[in-house]
Amino acid sequence: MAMAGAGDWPFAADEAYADSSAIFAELGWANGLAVVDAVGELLPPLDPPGELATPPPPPLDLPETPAGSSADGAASSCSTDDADGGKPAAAFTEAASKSLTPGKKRARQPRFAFMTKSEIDHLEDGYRWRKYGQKAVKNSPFPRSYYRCTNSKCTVKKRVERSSDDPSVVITTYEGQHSHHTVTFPRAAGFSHIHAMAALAAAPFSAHQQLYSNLQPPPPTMPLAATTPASSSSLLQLPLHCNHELQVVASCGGYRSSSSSPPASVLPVDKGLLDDMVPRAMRHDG
DNA sequence: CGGGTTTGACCTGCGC
DNA sequence: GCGCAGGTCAAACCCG
Repeated sequence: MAMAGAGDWPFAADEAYADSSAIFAELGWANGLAVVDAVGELLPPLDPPGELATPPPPPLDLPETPAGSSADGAASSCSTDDADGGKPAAAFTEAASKSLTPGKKRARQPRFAFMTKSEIDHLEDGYRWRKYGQKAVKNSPFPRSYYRCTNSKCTVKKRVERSSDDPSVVITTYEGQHSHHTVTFPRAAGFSHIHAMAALAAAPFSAHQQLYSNLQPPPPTMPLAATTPASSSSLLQLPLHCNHELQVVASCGGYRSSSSSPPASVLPVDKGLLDDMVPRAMRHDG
């Protein structure tokens, strides 16, 4: 299918998007991605740990993002077109270009998806979102919710749905890059990683890639106390889909926001990124 | 009253 | 050409 140049990634991004749960199940759960419960315990066995450490290097020759996201000058990096010239991607790809004035195709934004074991669907991530739609998803008893960043200048969107395979897993997909800083800063450690993911979602690909290469098993303990009913927001593992090229699997091991320092394997990743997205105060890294 | 959510309608592309 | 499915719009509604 399209993904010719996507390295060894076993699936096409568009496919993944069309039925993320299935893909996650097939690719994620079964293919080496870590899932950690609320205490940082590795749930399902992974493939050789090396998998995470040496993911297929996404070929990154990302053409600049055309218009579309004027606000995110941050140069989103995904290719915006089915360069493959092959079939026009499924739901996910084309969907992004829908609802547009005829003749115009919306520039697709980088996408960043991750799974979180949580009881609540909409996890706090430091940004404010406004729900603009909800749709039933085929082959899934759970609806998919659509959110948009409330910042008028920000075009970031977010999709939230539960995995049909594992209802306790929430699949969150960010699209685009925030053109502003967070408006709220979650205080609970449990949100740290979510926030970090949100930040990652807004990061240039290089950051993703770096994170990717820094992946390591999550820390032994992961106090994910949440300030909301989300009693068990746990860690994620994430196949990452950015259109049909950018794919990153990131395991952002939640780390203690107090006392102990975050795992070196996680933080260094985004010194710069987090520096930009997350206030030092909440990073406890210095 | 302003901001956010809900929900049905509508649009668009794809597969048959 | 038709039906299906995903994504978005927008009016109505809710809540602080």
